Amino acid sequence: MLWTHTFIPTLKETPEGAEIPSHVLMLRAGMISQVMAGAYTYLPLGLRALRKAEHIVRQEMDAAGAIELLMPAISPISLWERSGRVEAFGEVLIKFAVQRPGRKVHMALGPTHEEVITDLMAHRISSYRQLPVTLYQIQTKFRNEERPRFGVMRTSEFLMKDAYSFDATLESLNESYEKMYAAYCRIFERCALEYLPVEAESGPIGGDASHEFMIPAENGEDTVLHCRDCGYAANQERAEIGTRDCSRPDVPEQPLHKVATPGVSTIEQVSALLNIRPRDLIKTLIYEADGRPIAVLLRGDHEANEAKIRRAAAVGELTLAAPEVIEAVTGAAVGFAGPVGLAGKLPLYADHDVRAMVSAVTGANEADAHLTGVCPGRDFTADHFADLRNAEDGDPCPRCSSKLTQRYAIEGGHVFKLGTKYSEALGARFLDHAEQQQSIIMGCYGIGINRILAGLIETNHDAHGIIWPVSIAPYEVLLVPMKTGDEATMQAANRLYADLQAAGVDVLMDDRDARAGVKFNDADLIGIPLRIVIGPRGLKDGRLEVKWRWEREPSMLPVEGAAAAIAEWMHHERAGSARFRKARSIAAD
RNA sequence: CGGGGCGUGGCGCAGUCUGGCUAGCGCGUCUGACUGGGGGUCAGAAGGUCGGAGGUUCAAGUCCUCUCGCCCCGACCA
Repeated sequence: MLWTHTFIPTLKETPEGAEIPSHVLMLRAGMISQVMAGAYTYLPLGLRALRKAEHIVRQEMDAAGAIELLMPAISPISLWERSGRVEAFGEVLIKFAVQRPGRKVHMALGPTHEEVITDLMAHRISSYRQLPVTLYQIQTKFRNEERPRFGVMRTSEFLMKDAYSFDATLESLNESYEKMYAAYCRIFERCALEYLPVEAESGPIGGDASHEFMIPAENGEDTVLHCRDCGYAANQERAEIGTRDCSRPDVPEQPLHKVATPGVSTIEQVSALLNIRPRDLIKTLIYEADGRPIAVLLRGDHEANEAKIRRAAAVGELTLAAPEVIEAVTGAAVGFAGPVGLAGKLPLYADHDVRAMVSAVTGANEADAHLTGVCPGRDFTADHFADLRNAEDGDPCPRCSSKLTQRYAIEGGHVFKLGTKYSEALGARFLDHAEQQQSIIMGCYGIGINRILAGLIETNHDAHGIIWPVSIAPYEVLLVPMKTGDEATMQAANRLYADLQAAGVDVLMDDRDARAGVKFNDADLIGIPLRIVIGPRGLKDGRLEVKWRWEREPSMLPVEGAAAAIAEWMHHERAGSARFRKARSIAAD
């Protein structure tokens, strides 16, 4: 492709509103253009990168035995009512009605396709002989994100590969799941992405039933906990905490004392007023667990983990109690609850770390007052001790004796053993060996194609621009003739351009009549992995200049045989990104 | 949904607090000349409903009211 024939509107300055590197660089490199909050046009360069990612995903899905199909973005709202997800999704589900002669048809834009595909299988699968099967599509999804942000990372319309497995038995589901898991590893590797599969909340099947494929990145929206020694990795919602030292420090207990704290209710306010650390407080949260109030006690600097609380209390539904309920239970407004005197009124669930606290500060269960010198065991007794909080950096690993490291990450993919949730709701059953009706056991597997690009740029760029690996780069080679007016230069450039194309290399030639600085700066910005400069200077000696985007200095190559040599490099780099990986790992040190 | 910020030629910004003449600057664009290996120089030119509506005033980019959009933080996220 010739630069002057395509459309690459690069930007010299950072557009207002773009903050993180991937967003800034995709805009500046002329890959995307914003249409509205959460919706972007993919310009030619961006589309090419997107297609490359899509191609890798498709190849690996096919290789793993998944079968491609394509479902519509629109579907009848009735399907979503049957699965109960109209309520579950709420405003995130984009719903609308269209007028047909004499009636209105209600529909939704698919945020995912469990309902559509399960309905399909309900009609077309009837026997165990038709199972297992895994189907996938690469399709645009719609979610009315409450807060779209970070460029293409969180948008209301995005490209997703979603796959669904259908099995007759749990063992078979596990096999389908393993195949997808392995395919995901290959996909992220081929995209040259650093990735971390982490355990995620597993829903109805429990156990090892859900993994997220995380791309560690400073600007990631998710938090993961990772043990570098044993490899344990989980998202923050899921991460367990190893055995903690809960012994009480050998300090004298203070007497219980009530202090006036008018209008001071948050952890920050109380610790500032009393000149103590947040960790010296006991945070008392009142939840409604299946409709009954319970109290959850945490150290002041810790965060509640509702999944853990739900498990510890063995309940299904868990929500923070409404202010009226809190007042009725504790006798004080929100922000002044405390465990002292609460025992017997409702169950007290305490996090393990509370056990080690001496002379803590808590709410006094009366307006505008807190208690100091509160000692667990002496002043109140918890009914249960459990792991109830989010894991944090430095917490003990649950699998070995090491410590967990906290990292931010972008969720690039998710694999999930669904079980029979949708097949039961939508009547997708089959007849087994024993002529018994069974619900099909399902799994679902998603990859955000746009996030592959955002994740790559987020983790591979420098002050000048993007650094693409060959496998995803919009073009593999950028050919830069230094002087478009010089006949010898253009002859050599055109010939190399044709030879590279003939050798199957994706080549872009910057044939603009522009100054060297302009071309070089744009080259760095759009990040094509290999830059080839042809100019009168090198041509005198029959040589041209080659430079990988991640290298500082160029090297010279004879014009004779250059096309073949470059094609060979590309062939290797496409497959394994060996040069890219090596350069990036050196840069990381 | 709560908190904060921003809307001024294609892009990035100044001007708004303290109302006042033809609304500036940089980049980009166009024409011509010189130039030609990291955003070059000179000469000339085009291009703006100051997000929108209403109001105050002799006078509004600037003050008031409403409204639309965008960004960030938080809450939320099958």
